[in-house]
Amino acid sequence: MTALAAALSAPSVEVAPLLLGAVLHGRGVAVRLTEVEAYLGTGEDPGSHAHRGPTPRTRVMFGPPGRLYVYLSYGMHLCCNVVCSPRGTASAVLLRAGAVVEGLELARARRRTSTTDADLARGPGRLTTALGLARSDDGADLITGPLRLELPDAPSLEYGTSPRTGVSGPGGTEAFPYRFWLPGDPTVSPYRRSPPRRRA
DNA sequence: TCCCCGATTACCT
DNA sequence: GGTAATCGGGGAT
Repeated sequence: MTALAAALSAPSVEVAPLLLGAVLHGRGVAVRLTEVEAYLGTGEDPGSHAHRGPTPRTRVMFGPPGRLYVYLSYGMHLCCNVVCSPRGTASAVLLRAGAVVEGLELARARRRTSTTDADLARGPGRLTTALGLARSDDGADLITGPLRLELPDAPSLEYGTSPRTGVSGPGGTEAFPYRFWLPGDPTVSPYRRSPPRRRA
């Protein structure tokens, strides 16, 4: 097993801070991760897609670590996660934001609406778009490539934590402080409390 | 089958 | 700062 595969075999809450500063190589664009969120498995995390057990959509989360879990959000955006923990246990790290470190021109072309380079991969949907990922990349193996993940030489010593963005209900509270980010980085997406649940 | 609503973004004021 | 856009998952019927 590679060092990367071993590192990703831990639960996502342990892996998430290690991914800060890691570089994800997508299609012609690479992003240095600055903000991530951890999600746990069945029965332990009400904010997780895997909370109620495996479904066709979430099957990758229950597979081996080091795979990419890609899903459609709000009918219009793709979000991507790095699957953690051994096969049979669902946990994953949602990649929320990063800085483009390779393929700047290609990232700009993919993200025409961005006004600054810091906005190119600021937000999970934007990050996925900048990298050129597609739904067909769901399940892609980040250890054998061509999409691949590079951990930093040394883990970040300082990072912020907070409740997760955009998670409504109990999963979005202080009980789950599973959002991790690099302090002061301009590419960290704006913190947005989960929207109040609409009443009937 | 039906139907609500989400791990969001972009554009408007 | 407010909100329209947009569609598939999965619990409910």
